[in-house]
Amino acid sequence: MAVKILVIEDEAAIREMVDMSLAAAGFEVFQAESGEEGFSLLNEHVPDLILLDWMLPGMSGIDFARRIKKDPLCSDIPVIMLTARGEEEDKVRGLDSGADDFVTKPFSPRELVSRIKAVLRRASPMSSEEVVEVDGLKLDPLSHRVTAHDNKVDMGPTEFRLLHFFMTHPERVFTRGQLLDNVWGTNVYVEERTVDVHIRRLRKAIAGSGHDRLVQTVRGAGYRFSAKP
Amino acid sequence: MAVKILVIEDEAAIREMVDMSLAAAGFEVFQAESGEEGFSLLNEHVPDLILLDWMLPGMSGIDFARRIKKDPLCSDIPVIMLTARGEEEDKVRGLDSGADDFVTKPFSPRELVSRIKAVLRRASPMSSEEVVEVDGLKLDPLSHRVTAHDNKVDMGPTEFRLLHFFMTHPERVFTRGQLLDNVWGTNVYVEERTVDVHIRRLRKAIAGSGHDRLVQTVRGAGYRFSAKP
DNA sequence: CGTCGAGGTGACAGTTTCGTGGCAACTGGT
DNA sequence: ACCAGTTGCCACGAAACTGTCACCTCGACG
Repeated sequence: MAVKILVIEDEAAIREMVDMSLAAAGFEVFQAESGEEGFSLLNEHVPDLILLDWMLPGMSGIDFARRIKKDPLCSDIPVIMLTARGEEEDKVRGLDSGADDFVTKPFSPRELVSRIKAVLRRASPMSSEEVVEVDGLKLDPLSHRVTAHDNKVDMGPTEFRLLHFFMTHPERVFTRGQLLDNVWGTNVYVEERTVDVHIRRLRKAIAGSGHDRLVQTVRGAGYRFSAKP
Repeated sequence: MAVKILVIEDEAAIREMVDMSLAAAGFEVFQAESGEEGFSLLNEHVPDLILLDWMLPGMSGIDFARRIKKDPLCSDIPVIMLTARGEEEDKVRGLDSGADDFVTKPFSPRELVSRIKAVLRRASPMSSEEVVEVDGLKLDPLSHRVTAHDNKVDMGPTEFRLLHFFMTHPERVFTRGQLLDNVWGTNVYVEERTVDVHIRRLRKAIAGSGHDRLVQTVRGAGYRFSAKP
């Protein structure tokens, strides 16, 4: 799942340089020369981040950022502004417009990539933080730990997410497809039988303390997490 | 390391004014417009103090404070409530909100800063000055020393800050990004893998006295400091 | 009892993640 | 200028994790 970045910059030289750097860093880049072109691209691909030049012909970067933030579909997309000079006033005005960070030209490819990563990791927080407990089996998302009557239980990341999903949705049958959507994520193609394998691994992980039987097979339908037999 | 303050306030004008004042006083400020945003910020930056508006869209300031105080990991963070002058003030003070202080709007920046410093002095032996000890490993922020069963432990400044952050927030997983934000600083752009290197150096430093195993790897998530295996 | 489909199980190879040593750049003191 | 300590980054290898497959077991049903 490649991270998509929309670059809006009118100078071809800079645009190419940025394109190269980001592509080399593993990002998927979409280029636009103007705000208008940026908007039409926005309709085709929703990017994970927008790199926006401060000075643009026609619609300025500020205008573009303001319009972005108004659109509920795009308002969560972080914006990094490219400015020519580190003018303090410009920065303040930019901040009001909703930009998440500023990079002043000239900049090194390394710095640009680094700051993009920094903005991206701030934009995506982690999931819920409530401790879940069923029948002595405790799962703590904050410490990312599972204990069975205070004994540590080891499992892989996928098993952890699977168990977390089960424990927050107990007593309910899920098909393999639903589990794939909720635990693996949409837009990923994985064989449904793979769910069986991870169910097996999860069962083995929590088996030690009589906590098997918690993950139940519903023949012909899917799986269920329940304390009742 | 700079004192971090989380400001939760929906009015942009007040938020900016507070931001300016606190930044001028040497604090590191994080802004949030709503309780929800505040919580997600809380996940990334653990602040030393929270400045909380009483009237918030959605989750009210009271709700937010209560939820904070319920979380054992955040319950030690002092909270200052911002209230409008008038009829609300008395009600708020009467409620069991868990706030450490109240500041009524309108207020002067000078007053706000001095109240913040007062609360920090009063409530912060936990946060930055007190000696922390876990399992015979003692860290003294004032004398900048770490001892393991009275034997001095040597490490670099970055390892010291990393260990201090870990010891004041044990039993919780932090992603590399969160560690970068909280130990290195928000406006620093460093590769996430660099965290691994300093984790290694920290482990090597405290390894001598059986105090490895304290810094634990959580595969796919980040690192955790815990006395439990 | 035999058949058949659904689910369980163990193994395996590709991929991802993490640990580790080394190195160049930088800093502050002499 | 030199030296010692620190820092960030890279490259390599080890270890863990993942998705699939082939094969086995189980249960329902005629």
